[in-house]
Amino acid sequence: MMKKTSMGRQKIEIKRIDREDSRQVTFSKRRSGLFKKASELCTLCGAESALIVFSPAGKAFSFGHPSVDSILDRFFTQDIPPEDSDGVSSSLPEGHRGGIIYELNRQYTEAFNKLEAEKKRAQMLKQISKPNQIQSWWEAPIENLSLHELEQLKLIMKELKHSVAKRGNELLMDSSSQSPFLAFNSLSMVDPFVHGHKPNERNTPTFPHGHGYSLPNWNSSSSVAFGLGLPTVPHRLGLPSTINTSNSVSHSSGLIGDNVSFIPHNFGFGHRLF
DNA sequence: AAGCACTTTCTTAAAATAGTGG
DNA sequence: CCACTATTTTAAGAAAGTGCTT
Repeated sequence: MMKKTSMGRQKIEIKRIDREDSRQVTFSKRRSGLFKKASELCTLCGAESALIVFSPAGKAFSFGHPSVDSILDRFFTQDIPPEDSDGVSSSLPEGHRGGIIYELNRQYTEAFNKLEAEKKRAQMLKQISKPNQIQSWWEAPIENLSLHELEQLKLIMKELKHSVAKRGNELLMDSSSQSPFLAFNSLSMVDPFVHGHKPNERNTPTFPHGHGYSLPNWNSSSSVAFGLGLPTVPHRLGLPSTINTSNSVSHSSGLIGDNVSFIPHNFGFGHRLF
């Protein structure tokens, strides 16, 4: 096998990397290095730390020891002194101001999620109200059919007529014992031909995969920086109330090489306003 | 299938860190 | 605390791989 040749590690200027692919690779490597260092700091000094990093593409990664949640809680939920008239005290220490910012973020997230849900709903309604693209079979033009095909169609229609009449009678007999009005209603409402409903069509709604808190097979040597993948509870930062597949968050807590746990959740909306 | 975002592997030199002495 | 050295770790560059989305 050919040996790879490399110039080895070269000194680079600390500025934004021009090449996009190099930038991506550097991000991946440096992020893992950063998380590793944070983990070492925790181990060596007994410190608690949390790191949240957004990739150039907007994907979020986090590290926290003992957990991102506990660190954020500790940082944000300190005693908040009375606010100034404008709502935000300029003399607030960082942690307290962070608490207000956190609350604003939460409200923003909530509003954003509502907006997204409404957008999805609107799209769905539009889809439903769209006139049927596919013509009902009996409305299809018969001009192009051959004599043989026309004879077959006639036969099918005869049989269909017979079955419809038979089923109609059955339903009428059934329901007339309860209520004659109900019988009429059910017959006209459940007509499958009216809506072009296929009998084998699934009625259950389908969702785009990847939302929610699914825990895919998490391979320790793949995707996220460090090994030992033990799933944990997803942290609050990304909790969406709506489906969103455009963003994802990878979350790790614990110590690298020690008791690391990851959550490669695909739930979206890890953004923060500030 | 193609494209994209991201990860991993390999080689190697730069950089960080630990240890020691003044 | 600083300087020096030895050792270890990190990360650039190149290329290939993985997994997800469109």
